[in-house]
Amino acid sequence: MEQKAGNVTIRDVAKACGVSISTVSNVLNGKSNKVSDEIADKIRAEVTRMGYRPSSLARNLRATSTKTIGVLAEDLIEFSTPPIVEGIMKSCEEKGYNVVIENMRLFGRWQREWLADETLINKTLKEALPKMEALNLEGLIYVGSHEHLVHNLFSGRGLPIVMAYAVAVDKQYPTFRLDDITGGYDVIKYLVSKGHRKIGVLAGEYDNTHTINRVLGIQKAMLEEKILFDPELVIYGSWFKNGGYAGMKALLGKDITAVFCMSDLIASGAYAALYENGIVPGRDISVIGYDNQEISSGLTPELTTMALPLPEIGFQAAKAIINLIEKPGSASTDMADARIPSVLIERNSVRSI
Amino acid sequence: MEQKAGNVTIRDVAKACGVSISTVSNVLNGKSNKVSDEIADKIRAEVTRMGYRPSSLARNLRATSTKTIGVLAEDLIEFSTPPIVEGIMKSCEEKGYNVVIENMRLFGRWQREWLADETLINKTLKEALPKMEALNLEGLIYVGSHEHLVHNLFSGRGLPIVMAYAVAVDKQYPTFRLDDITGGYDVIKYLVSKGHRKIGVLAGEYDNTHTINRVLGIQKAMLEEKILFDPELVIYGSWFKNGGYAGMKALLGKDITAVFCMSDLIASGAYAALYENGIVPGRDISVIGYDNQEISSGLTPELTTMALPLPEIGFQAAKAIINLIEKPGSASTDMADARIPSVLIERNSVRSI
DNA sequence: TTGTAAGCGTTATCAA
DNA sequence: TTGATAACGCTTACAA
Repeated sequence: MEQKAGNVTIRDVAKACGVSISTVSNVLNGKSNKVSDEIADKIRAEVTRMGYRPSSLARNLRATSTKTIGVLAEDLIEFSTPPIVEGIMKSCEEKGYNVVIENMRLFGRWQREWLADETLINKTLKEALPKMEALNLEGLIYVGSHEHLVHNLFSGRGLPIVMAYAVAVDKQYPTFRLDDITGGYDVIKYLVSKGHRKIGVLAGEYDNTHTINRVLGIQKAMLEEKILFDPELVIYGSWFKNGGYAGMKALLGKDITAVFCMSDLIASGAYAALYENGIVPGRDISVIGYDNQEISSGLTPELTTMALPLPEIGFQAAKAIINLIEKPGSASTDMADARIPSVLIERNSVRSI
Repeated sequence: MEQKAGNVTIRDVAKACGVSISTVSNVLNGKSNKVSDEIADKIRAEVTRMGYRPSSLARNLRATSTKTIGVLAEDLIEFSTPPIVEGIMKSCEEKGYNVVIENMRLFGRWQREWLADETLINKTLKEALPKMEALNLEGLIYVGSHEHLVHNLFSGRGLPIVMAYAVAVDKQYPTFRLDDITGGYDVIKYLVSKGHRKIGVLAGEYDNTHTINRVLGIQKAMLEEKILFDPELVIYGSWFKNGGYAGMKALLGKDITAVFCMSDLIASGAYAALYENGIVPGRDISVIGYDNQEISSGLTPELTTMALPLPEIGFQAAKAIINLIEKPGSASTDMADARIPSVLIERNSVRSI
């Protein structure tokens, strides 16, 4: 295994084969129809023997097509992000695209402060976007940490952009996000199918898009089922355990038979409040969650919940950006705003009555 | 805001200022002592006005120092990985280093199969490592998804490597990982301080490094406390809920007052088994977990557990690689095998007796 | 079918 | 203090 110290370059391979570097380049780029089989084979053999690998730096600097797409993530640490990235990478691998990940660390830098203060995300974006543009990408997927409006996301270089989980203002770009309306709808339909008609709701923050849309879905389903929508039965709060705990307490004594918690964390708080009052979830009252985070199967009884289609969002977003890259003409038809439904995971926290 | 379509290059800036590109380059690279203040200011003004940003591709291709370190992650989807990456990026940002992330998707590609079949990880590594080397990195941090031995991790180009969470064979590289011995030790000491002396253990897989080391710590603490170590009281199983459930059932009737679960997931299974038998955790029996995953605060009662020092592992690994880069001489002193302790998070699942 | 040579956008050396 | 100019490792016309 002789191997030059440092990097073996295309020049070394050419020399070893006694050919010019363009010939090597042609073989490596699949243009071997321009090269005799004999030489092509020799070059390929030498490439593996010498352990040569093209410098992506040099290649991307020069080439017209870099076959590279960028993932700009608001924060990798948010539980929803890695599964989306997984879906993106899977799709890109299938299509022979390279992925580079940029992590803006919005939570890491400013905890939850950036959610309220838009200057923070703008500042970061103004750094991160040109940084990615300098990579000669062919397309960019923006991965939000939750559904919200993103401003100032604009490529001076005309880089195609696709949104995953979040939305750009004016919907300038194809968007792939949760179908929260159907999500809320499906939950109620399911609960009704189990005989429940007096249903409480432990929602997230009242002005949050996920909350608003799920409530819409709830109302739609209740209308269909001829159930009167009672605003007193929906409690808005936080997405976290404390919200569920406080909310469930507020719902106690309201004579509901089931409660729809808009996150698994909320459900965990609801469980706590219930147990504290000697009410056993899944037996005395039915509980359904949302997200299918690990916690849902960890609770006792295991929580029936809605699984977020995160990898699917990533997968479809990647397909869209690749389509945009390869057939730029189809841009208009691709100006999709795809809503991807969550799927029900039945466990043991809902019983028939 | 006049802005050239496409990329504005250093040449454009030079032209706009009526100077040569070398002068612009010098100003941009902090060598402004070689340039008159007047011109330097003008250049800086023009740079921001034109929205110029150096191409990292071209820069890294040419420059001797790229100020870039690579993160090679086994899988971003493993819960421990993003916090480690967060720690790395925080440290790198402070020191002015750039981070590029490569995700090998070991779980994404092969689920848990790669844990048993070493050829899979080797195959991936042989792809991913040269890919990263082609980026002209100055150093690499390998981020494992759990503690295990990594073979065939070797840079032909002499790239400095540091290990986070996992270990290279022969400990060729500085390593930053959990201090599991102290972890097991601390748990027992804590339980004893609460009056417990008959303690069960729900361990992970019996041949897993984390398991082995934590058991070592347990034994050390018990010895100190003059508690006889009873092997029958430690049940090996899986790291997941099912392991905890089965294990807890096996421990029932053994008259223990506390149980140490080696993961929060195991604890969730233990909770399930306990509730099923009318035993209330935190009241009738004390339970302590490990990992401080989100689930731990979601359980009822909230689980006392050990928080994994994940960001700290990343932070220290980054400091080490930067040190290795900037003072290559100190390599030998830096051949650390750092064990970073977990920290106890007291909640409501352990009571004094 | 193969080779020559001109870039890509930088940094670095050396002369002016 | 500034500016030519030669790399860096590759792709891609175009010529041979």
